[in-house]
Amino acid sequence: MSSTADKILDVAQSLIVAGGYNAFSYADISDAIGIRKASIHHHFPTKAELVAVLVDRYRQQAELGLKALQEQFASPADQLQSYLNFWQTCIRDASLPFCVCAMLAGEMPMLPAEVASRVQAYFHMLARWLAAVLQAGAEQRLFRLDERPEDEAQMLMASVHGAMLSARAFNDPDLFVTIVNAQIAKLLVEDR
Amino acid sequence: MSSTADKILDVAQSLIVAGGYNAFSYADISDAIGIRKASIHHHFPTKAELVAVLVDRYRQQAELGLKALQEQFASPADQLQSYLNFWQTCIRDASLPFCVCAMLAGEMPMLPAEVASRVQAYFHMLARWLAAVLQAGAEQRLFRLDERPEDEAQMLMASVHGAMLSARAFNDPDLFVTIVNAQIAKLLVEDR
DNA sequence: TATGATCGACCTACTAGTAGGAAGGCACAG
DNA sequence: CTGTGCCTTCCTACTAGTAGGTCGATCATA
Repeated sequence: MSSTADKILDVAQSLIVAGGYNAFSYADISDAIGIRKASIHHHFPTKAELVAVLVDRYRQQAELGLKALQEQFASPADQLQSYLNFWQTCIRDASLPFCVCAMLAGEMPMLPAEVASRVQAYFHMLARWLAAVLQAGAEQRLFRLDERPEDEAQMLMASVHGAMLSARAFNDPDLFVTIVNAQIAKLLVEDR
Repeated sequence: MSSTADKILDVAQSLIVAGGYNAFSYADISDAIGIRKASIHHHFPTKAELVAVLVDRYRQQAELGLKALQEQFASPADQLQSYLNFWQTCIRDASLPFCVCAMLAGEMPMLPAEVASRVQAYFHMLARWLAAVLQAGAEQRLFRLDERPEDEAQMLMASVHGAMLSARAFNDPDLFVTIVNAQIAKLLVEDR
């Protein structure tokens, strides 16, 4: 039993994931959930505001999910792997075949300011989380880091987002798995 | 002295790089080069056709540039580094701050078929080139590959495109350099 | 005199956003 | 218990502007 506002955000999110900020309209949402355009404007006066709220929600959900991962798994290696498993599952079953913020990051130069700043906030949050996990893993001798944890985190994040792009370009969900698994293999100490 | 058609493609390319397929219109091009909308339709009847030609041109230019790199530098390590230097320069001076096809790859599900297939062709071409360079480098003991050359090529390509995304998200061109340099460092044998 | 390039004028469909009102729920005064 | 007023939600109907695209005329040049 989700509210109308939530339904609007859900549909908008799947449309953004499919084609970005400029690839959806209020009419699209209207058609998808059987509500008039004007009603959407009642909940979200402008498109920029709608997407800003959407990205905020997305970041909060991600933050909660990542924190839950840290509590569920003791080992940083398992925490990292289950983060990647999440995306592998999403991409394979096409439920959320792309990161909303990765999508929007490409459009940064043309995004409304209130959206762009929130996309940046997501990237900061994810980079922080990855760096913390990598650092903890390095201290436990689970990972061998060639660079500072923050830089290794940036590399990993770039790999994940780049792999999403490649999976789309080649229309091959398994390619995402291949790329990110090979990437973490380079971090694990038992290798080499 | 470039033809009108070339000027149209140049402007369209910079607009796509800024915001993707849906973020530019014939009117934008019209304003930018001082020609009427109808005249653009004379050269490129439809938007899909315009972008298809644009991506073809982009791939051909890239193919030529990469081949030139292989002739200019004997060492695969230098070939690879100068490919990355190209993007580092582009991103730092903001001349071509994003790969056209990486941009379009994100929009694949909503792209006209004739555009999508050409984006895929670019990805295939680049993956082939990178795999060849990596394999040659491995045979000369310049690189140590943990995976098959094709898979290492995919990882590298994902890193490059993901790093572009991150540089945009953080509004920090240097981040691109940090990520891709750290990534090739993992390939070079003198490390570790 | 044919050809390619450009143009103004136009078209239909769609864009984000607005105005104003109808229906329902809820609180409170009588 | 009823009436009144308010608030939220959703609606129809509308706006100005933009989207991609068409048509026929004009103009230069070969």
